[in-house]
Amino acid sequence: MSENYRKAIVQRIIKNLLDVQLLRMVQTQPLWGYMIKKKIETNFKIKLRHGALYPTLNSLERRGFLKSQKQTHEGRARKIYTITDAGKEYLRSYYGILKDQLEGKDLK
Amino acid sequence: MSENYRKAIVQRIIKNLLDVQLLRMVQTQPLWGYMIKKKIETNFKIKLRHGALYPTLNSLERRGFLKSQKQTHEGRARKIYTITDAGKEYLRSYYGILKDQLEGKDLK
DNA sequence: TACAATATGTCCTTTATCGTACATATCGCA
DNA sequence: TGCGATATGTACGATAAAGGACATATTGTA
Repeated sequence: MSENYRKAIVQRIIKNLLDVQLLRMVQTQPLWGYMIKKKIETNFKIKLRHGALYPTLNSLERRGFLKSQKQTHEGRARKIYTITDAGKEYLRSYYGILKDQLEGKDLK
Repeated sequence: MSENYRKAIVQRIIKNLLDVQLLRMVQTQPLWGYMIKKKIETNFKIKLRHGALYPTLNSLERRGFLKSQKQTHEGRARKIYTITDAGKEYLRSYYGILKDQLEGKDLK
C-alpha cells in the first residue's frame, strides 16, 4: 500500500541527491560515467541524461570527493573514478543524518 | 570527524525535502505555520523564510497530505495543521526508501 | 504611539536548474 | 559507409525556485 508514492520519491531522491548516489556507487567499485549511466538506468528504471551526469562527476572531482584516471579500454577512453577520503567522510555524514532521521531524532 | 559536512547536509535536506520535514513535524503533533518556523529555526539552527513555508503548507493541503482548521488563540488566528492518512502513507514510503538506502539496497 | 512579536499570505526579480541539442571520437557490424 | 553503441563534454533557451519585499492584522510593551 505504501508503494503508491515510491516511484515519485525515488525520482526525487535521484534528482536532488544525484551526487550522493554517485559517491555511493563509486565507493562500492571504481566506475566511469557511461557505466554509471547504464547502471542507474537499469537499476532505478529511470532515464539519466548524460548532460547532467558528466558535469556532476566533474563537480565531485573539483570538490575533492572523487578522483579520476584515464584508461583506454578496447580503443575507448574511459575516465575511471575512485572515491577519496573526503568523499567517504561526506557519505558517512550523509548516512549519519539519514539514520538520525529514521530514528526520529532532531537535526541540530 | 564526520561532523564537518553535517551543517551543509542538513541545510540540503531541509531545502530539498521541506515538505517531508513538515509532514514529519505535524505527524508528531498538530502545529501551525509560525510554530513550525520557530521550531525549525531553533532545532536545525537555520533560517526558514515564511515566504517559502506557507506556500509549502498550502501545497501539502492541496495534495491531501495535510488538513487545517482555523483557531483563534489570544486574539491571533492560527491555522492548525494535522496529517491525513495519505500524508502518513507518503511519509511511510519516504522512510522505507531511506531505510533501503541505509541498508545499501538498490532502489527499484 | 511606535515597535517587536505573533500569524499568514502574495508578488516580483534574480538566480539556479532542466532538458535538449550540439560536438567530438572510436569501434563493430550490416 | 552509414548506423548504433560506447564514451565524454559543452552551450543554450526555457522553466523552476530562491530571496527579499510588500501586505495585512492583532497583542503587548517601551
